[in-house]
Amino acid sequence: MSNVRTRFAPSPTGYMHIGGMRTALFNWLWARHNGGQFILRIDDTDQERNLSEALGPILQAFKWLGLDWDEGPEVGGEYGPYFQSERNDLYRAAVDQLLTEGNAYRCYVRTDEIPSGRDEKLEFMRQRPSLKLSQSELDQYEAEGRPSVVRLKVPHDQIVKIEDAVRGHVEFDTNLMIDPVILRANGTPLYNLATVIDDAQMQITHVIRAEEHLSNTPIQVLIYQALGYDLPQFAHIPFVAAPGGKEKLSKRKLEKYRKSPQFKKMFDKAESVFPRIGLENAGGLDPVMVEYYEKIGYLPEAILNALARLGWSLDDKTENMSLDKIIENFTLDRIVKSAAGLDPDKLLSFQSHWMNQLSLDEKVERCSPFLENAGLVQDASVPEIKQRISQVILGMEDRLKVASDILDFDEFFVADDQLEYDPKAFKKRIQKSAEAVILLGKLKDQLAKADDFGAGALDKLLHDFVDAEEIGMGQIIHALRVSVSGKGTGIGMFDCLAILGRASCVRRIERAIALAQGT
RNA sequence: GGCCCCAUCGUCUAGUUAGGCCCAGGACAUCGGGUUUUCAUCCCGAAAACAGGGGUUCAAAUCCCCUUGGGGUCACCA
Repeated sequence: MSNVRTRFAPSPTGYMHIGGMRTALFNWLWARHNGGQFILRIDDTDQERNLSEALGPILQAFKWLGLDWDEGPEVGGEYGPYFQSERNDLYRAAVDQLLTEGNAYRCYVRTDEIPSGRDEKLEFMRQRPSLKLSQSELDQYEAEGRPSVVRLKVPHDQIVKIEDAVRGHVEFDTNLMIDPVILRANGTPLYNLATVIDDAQMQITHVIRAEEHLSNTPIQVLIYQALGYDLPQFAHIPFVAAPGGKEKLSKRKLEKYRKSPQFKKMFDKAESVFPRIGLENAGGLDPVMVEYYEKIGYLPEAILNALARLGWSLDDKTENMSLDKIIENFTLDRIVKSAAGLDPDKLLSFQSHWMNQLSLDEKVERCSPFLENAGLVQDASVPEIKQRISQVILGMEDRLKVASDILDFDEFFVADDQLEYDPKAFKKRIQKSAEAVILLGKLKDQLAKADDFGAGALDKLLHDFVDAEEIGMGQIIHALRVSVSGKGTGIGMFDCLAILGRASCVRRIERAIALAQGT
């Protein structure tokens, strides 16, 4: 394949859609696989909003995931400009060409003149009333400044055939098509025109986009042909569906997703994490946005891996793949045809895999900002604090999946007298058992005078204690865990004690006993 | 509704282009057992699918037709 050029053309909406990201990724992968170029072009034809504000998060998503672009905003390129709003001359020139060559015409029909029924509308528009206007009528319209749009003259009795890289052969009957508007009355181009001009002028070889674009592809093909351009290779990939369904993942259905069992845990996570790191209202973030995953502590490797596996596979068994491995193996013919639902569980499992590939220092680096933003540590770079974070992460082992999971282990970062006890665990393990309180008291005394407070020594101390008291480990360890950590579950008991240190353990046990006795 | 697309375990998928190697393989989730005298892991195991009906063929998940189901799209949006 010689010099492959692909592109992704987002419109600046203020956020990057996770499904759009997958489409962008496929384009990027195909370009990289072939040593070609990936172009970012901004479809900003309706310039309502503040562009930099609306574009920022989109570029940020690409940067976060490490998907670089060879041409586009910030980097320029020889086929620019890369903002559609700056390319009007190109569109006008193309429209003029279509007009003079008779492949398009000015249409003066007002929208209120078009019949409403589908068949009636098609029949009416196929007559092309504006082409039947006499010269004097035309002159009159011009004179009175009657608004007009430019429509593409769709040839009748023709079958438009498309050879799609993932769909195969698809055809459309032009007799069912209404001449599409390509230039608005205000002189700005419509998507179908702009995208063709841009793709052709930018020498795009492969148009890889979501399948919802399949139905306006025939219009584009007709424009390509009318303008004498070569057709690019089309590849209509399935869209990303909402978890547990086949419906296109959409920002408009957020409320529905909130109630979906598959989706719920992602919203729950947002609710538990975002407020703690100072993002009010979850920072306006939701799982449809790429930014959600960044802010909650997912790894780019995991998102990329999950997105790549959504609608594409290497073979019958490979699941975990680095970006390099994906680039090496990515081909269009292995793209799946049907829509695939985003699976939060599977995503989390990819995340877990990639988190485990990180060194301890890297994990510390990922988790520290969460502790700082939650106010649990002042400055994570202070050696003693960094040391403690490292120890906790080490103790967390596979419990650390998403970087923000560190917040679930805040017992290692709060002052002893600030430790909150989970009421349920406290009641079950300590309050309800008079024996537990007595045992805790005895154990505390032993801990207070232990020579060695390392995990290994504590392990032995506990076992000796249990033997001496002639009880089972289960009779003390749960009470101990709750009293020092406030929780019923957590990292390994001995690591937990060792990390907290003798003074904290003793104080916390004393406090728990006092609380249990109601003093 | 018209047009178009899609259809393998609950989910993501392999297998479909070149029919037999598939009474269908992997992963996630689920369930059971073992390890861990705590928690999480880990290990082992189980359950779980070719939407239905017709063809073609010695042979069909794979090819053809029909039905059903799901989805997308029908703008002077992109």
